[in-house]
This record gives sequence, structure tokens and C-alpha cells, in this order.
Amino acid sequence: MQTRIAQYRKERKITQEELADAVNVTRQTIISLENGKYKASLVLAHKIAQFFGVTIEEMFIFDREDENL
Amino acid sequence: MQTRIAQYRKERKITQEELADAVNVTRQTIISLENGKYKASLVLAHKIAQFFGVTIEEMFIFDREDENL
DNA sequence: TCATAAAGTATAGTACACTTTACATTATTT
DNA sequence: AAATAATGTAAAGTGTACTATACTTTATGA
Repeated sequence: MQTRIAQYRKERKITQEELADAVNVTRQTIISLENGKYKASLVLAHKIAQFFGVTIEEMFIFDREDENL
Repeated sequence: MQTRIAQYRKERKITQEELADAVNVTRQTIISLENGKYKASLVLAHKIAQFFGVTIEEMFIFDREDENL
């Protein structure tokens, strides 16, 4: 699964720490999401999408591998 | 967090088991989601929304309590 | 070039999404 | 009323999202 977190974040010149604070997770969580270490929970996905004013589907790119959970 | 899973499912006269099979989880997972025992993962949310042809945001209703993850 | 900000790595711990199996209750149909 | 379908409950196990802390590397800018 891919995300546009880093892309949107950089476009808006926001640091990982600022985003982390905004959605109330640790900086490590943002790093891990951006680097594909794991997938966001539904609520976190929603908060990040909301923060950037886009839908979850626009922020997170589901691919065929996501047949598994 | 609320969901419209049961609502959409009943509208289309689909059983929990049929939905479970369609999105490749167990029947217990569907029951638990419908009864608010826990929240879907992002990928499962996506698969359920896709199955019903709606967006994740339309299928899952985020409320203020969802400040936490 | 030196300081500092930003991004990254590592690791141990906790909570919970999801599975599996088995049994119980409630609806639906004949 | 009896059979069967559908929904529900319980409980133990696994994987992983996220935290916390501490340290390292890479960018940015005076």
C-alpha cells in the first residue's frame, strides 16, 4: 500500500513532527507510515486525510497486494 | 465509531457470511464490526466500502471520540 | 563550516484487529 | 411446532499498529 502522506506534507512544507502533533501520534508513527513500515489504522488514516482536506481514498493508495489485511 | 455495514448489508439482503466471504474475513469479524466490538483495519474498511460501492467515509462514521486511535 | 533542524534506525512493550473453534440464541420458513 | 438459517457469544492465540526512549544520519542555513 502506498500513501501520499510525504507528498502532501512536503507540498505544504510541514515537518513530520508537526503532522504527528496535528493528528496526535508520535513522530515515529509518521516516519513508519511514510516509509511503508506498516499501515495506518482507519482512524489515523481519517485524521491524516482530514488534516490535508482530502478523502482517505485519495491519501491512501490500495493495490492488489491489499487482498490480505 | 459507527458504521453503516449492517444497514447496507440488509438493504441488499446479504448475510454476514456472504459479506465475510466477499471481503475475505471470518463471519466473526463482520459481527464484531457491526456490533462495535472493534474498528476495521484500513484495508478491510476499503474492501467493505468497495464491495458496497461507496467511499470509506460514507461507510464509516467518525465521531469526536475518535480523537484516540 | 558549524549549529541546529529534520529525518531515520533500533528495540522493547502494549493494545487491539482478526482468526479459529465451539456453542447458544434468535429469525425464518415449511 | 419443528427444522434450518442467521446472528450472536466466548475465549485463547497471532500479528501488527502505535508508543516510548535513545541514538544516528542527512539537510538547511547562518
